[in-house]
Amino acid sequence: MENREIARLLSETADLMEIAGEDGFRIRSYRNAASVIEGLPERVEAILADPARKVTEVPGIGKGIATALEEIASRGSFERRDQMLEKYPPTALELLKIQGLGPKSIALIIEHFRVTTIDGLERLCREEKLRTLPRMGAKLEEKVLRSIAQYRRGAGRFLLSFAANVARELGAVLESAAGVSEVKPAGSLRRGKETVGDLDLLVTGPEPTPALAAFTSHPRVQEVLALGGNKASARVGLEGLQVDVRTLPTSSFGAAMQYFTGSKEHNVHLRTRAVRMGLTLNEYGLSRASDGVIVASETEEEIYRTLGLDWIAPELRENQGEIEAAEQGALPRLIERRDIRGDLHMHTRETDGRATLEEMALAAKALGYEYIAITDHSKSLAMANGLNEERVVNFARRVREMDHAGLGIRVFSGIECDILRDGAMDLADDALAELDFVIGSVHSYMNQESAEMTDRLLRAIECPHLRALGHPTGRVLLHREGFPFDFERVAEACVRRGVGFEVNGSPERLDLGAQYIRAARARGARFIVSTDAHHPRHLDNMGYGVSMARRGWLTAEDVVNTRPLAEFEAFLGRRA
DNA sequence: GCCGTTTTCGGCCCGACTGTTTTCAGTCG
Repeated sequence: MENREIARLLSETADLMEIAGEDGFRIRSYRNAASVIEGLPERVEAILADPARKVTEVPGIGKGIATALEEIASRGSFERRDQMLEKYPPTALELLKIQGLGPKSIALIIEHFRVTTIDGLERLCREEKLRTLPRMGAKLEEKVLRSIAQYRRGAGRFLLSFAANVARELGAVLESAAGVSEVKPAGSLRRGKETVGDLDLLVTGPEPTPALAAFTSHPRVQEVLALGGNKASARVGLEGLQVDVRTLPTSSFGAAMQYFTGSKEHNVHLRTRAVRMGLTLNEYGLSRASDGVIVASETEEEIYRTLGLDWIAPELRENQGEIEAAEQGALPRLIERRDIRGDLHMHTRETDGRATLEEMALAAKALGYEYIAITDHSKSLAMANGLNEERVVNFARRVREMDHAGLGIRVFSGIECDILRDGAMDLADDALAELDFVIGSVHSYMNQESAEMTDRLLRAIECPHLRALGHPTGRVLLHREGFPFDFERVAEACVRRGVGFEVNGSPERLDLGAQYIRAARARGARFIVSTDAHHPRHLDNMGYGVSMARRGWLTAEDVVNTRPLAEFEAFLGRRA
């Protein structure tokens, strides 16, 4: 079983335990273990199978969870989960997704009405029965009905790029309010997470409170969820993205940025550390437990420093080893947007892009790049008018001519060549040999079994012209899971053959994801970060790719397209 | 259930807002 699946079993069990009213600290242990396992660069089953290893060496996993993991490995479930499922059906988990209802209320509803489904809950609200329970009233019924509608719209999460745009728009509104000096996004947007559940905006200034009303009365606001003296929440736009705005004094802005950037797991770990040091940490600052005197609050750096840690980049704050690394001064020097010297994946009008070769090259030059590769599609993508062998030869010649015309940016001829169903490349070897840079991508038969897909990729990696695997898992965020394959074997083959993994910066892909990047890096893989642009303005998506690379702990050294032109050419010339 | 340079027992992160209350529990982040 994959780590993600194991993590899901643990975390669902924690949810059910919460409904059952079990000890909160025990529940937290299960949640923590789930999060640790999800972020583990190697498979839990591999650790369990190795007699020289102990799964309890993983921080957050003790004897109890180790027993559960062994049970999961042998039979796919574990005792406490089975007990919980005897008590509550799995549909009860869905009820936790309804905003306004927590575990206590859900337990009460199940106990009183034997209702365990969303449909049943909706009926209770419509028939005005929810209000017969203690501490529940008409307003809650209305709120639950709205939440159910929101849930059914499937509007749970949003693309990072979407949230970034809303943040820009509302940030400008807040910033123009009197008494406001600064507005900054925090939360998962600041961490660069590929999808975000809600948007957190922090506001500071001499008199920031009136900005909250300016926000909730903005025409884009559909529904005000809360409005107080320090915070306001609302659903924004037809999509219903929840936006939380917090106001804070300038003196505690650093503490607030730290606090609201999260992740929750990172903060819990940090606050536990603070308590051990006789300190307490909240959104207003780090203070001494003994007398409440604030010892750090203005900047994040001083808060981390006072806790004995190097400053941790937001992209790493997932409680996946970054705090330990910061303690030992062992955090990686993460890649930055300005390290990128070229974009290696883009399309033009030759296939399904919107601009010409020259337009793409000039747009890339305007971004300050030293070089690019134009990588249009290959022939099996007929819908995109993919290039056949004959057109490839002609295309390579045209790129060479253009390159010699003195554009002021080096342009390499490339291709995003389809990896066919059986792992063969879509173009003949001698055509691929004409090109400077070959990316291989899967665009078809993505429902193959894991073993079949693994063989397919392994065969493609043996192609002597292949330089990188494009969008390696094929995921489309919020739309399609990545296809299954044995990632470790593929990563090992890529390392052996000198084939890089793409970190695709297209906002709807962001593929590879952080966990795979870390797993591949641990095996010594190289990477390219590129945009897959189909229009000159898509070249701006590089920042999203870099965020994802940072979430995967990559340094500039790990990424081929940070190399100066001469070194990059050496990489192209190399044959594994 | 996990963890330990004060601890193998006894801790375990913190604050704002809402609704239904008649002083606060539940939810959320």
